[in-house]
Amino acid sequence: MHAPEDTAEQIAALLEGIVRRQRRATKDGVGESVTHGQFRVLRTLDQSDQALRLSELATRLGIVPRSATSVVDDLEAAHLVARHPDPGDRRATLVTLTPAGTEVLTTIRRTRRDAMVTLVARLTPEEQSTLHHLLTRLAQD
Amino acid sequence: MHAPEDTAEQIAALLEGIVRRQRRATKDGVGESVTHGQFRVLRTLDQSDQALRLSELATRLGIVPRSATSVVDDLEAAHLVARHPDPGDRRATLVTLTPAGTEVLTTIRRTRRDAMVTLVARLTPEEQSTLHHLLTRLAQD
DNA sequence: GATATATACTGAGGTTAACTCACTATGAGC
DNA sequence: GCTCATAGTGAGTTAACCTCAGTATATATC
Repeated sequence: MHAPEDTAEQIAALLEGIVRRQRRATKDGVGESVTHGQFRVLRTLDQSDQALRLSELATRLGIVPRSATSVVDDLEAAHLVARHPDPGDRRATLVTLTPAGTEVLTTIRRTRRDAMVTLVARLTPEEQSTLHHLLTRLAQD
Repeated sequence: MHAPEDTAEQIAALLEGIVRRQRRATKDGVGESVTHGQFRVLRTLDQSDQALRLSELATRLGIVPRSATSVVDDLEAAHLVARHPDPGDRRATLVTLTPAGTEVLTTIRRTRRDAMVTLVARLTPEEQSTLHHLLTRLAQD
């Protein structure tokens, strides 16, 4: 029988371990194309229906604006995203996916998804659904 | 109704988000004492009943031996771990926790555990147990 | 018992993904 | 029109990894 603190601590360690391993696995699969941080930007832009300000992008990624600037710099250099002036506020910069960016995102997403599907296949569909539900509650705000 | 790939992808994103947030939260709580990487070394040494070789430590942490060398360097400089020659193999170095290291580990562990307990408290004890079980299976091997 | 090969660690140097601090340009309130 | 806040960025730093090459020691082979 475990004390509840032990369960919590073990859950923390398990979460970390799984994320670490999955990150490693998908890195090998994806190769050199884009980094994890860049992928996160592409995914966030894709999930948004409009162009995002750099600051808004930073907020959604949970990083400070200065950090977003650098990631967007690299993606822009690779022509995967584009910067546009915000017509309503000349201080702001809007970031959008380019067609090439969308394409790259799709490819990487497939690889990552495949890796995760393989891992999650250890669980039955019902268990997957349960896990999804529990994690959703932990991830809430 | 979701396709199984969607569930897997969402689980991946949820896992990442939770780990990211928890890491951030505990960082604020623990302050400057030791880094996350150093904590992982202390915890791993504590979980082992014997002194560990640097290479074995690296394996358990899922990092290459060279990386373990650096973390141990810093911990040794802070007198939280000690290096000893392996009596049976003069190539190898055994690493052990010092009393100070054990003490620091206990403190940090408490902070991290508290943060995780708070988060996990959103689930009922049965759900926690279920989550623990499912994650254990995903983390295997 | 010498030689080849493998293992254990570390020096040197690089990458990713963050951070802070300080600065410029622009907008908004009074 | 001045003050203050907001948007983005240059400069520099940190943590946590990595690879590649080198030295010391062990093990296997002939």
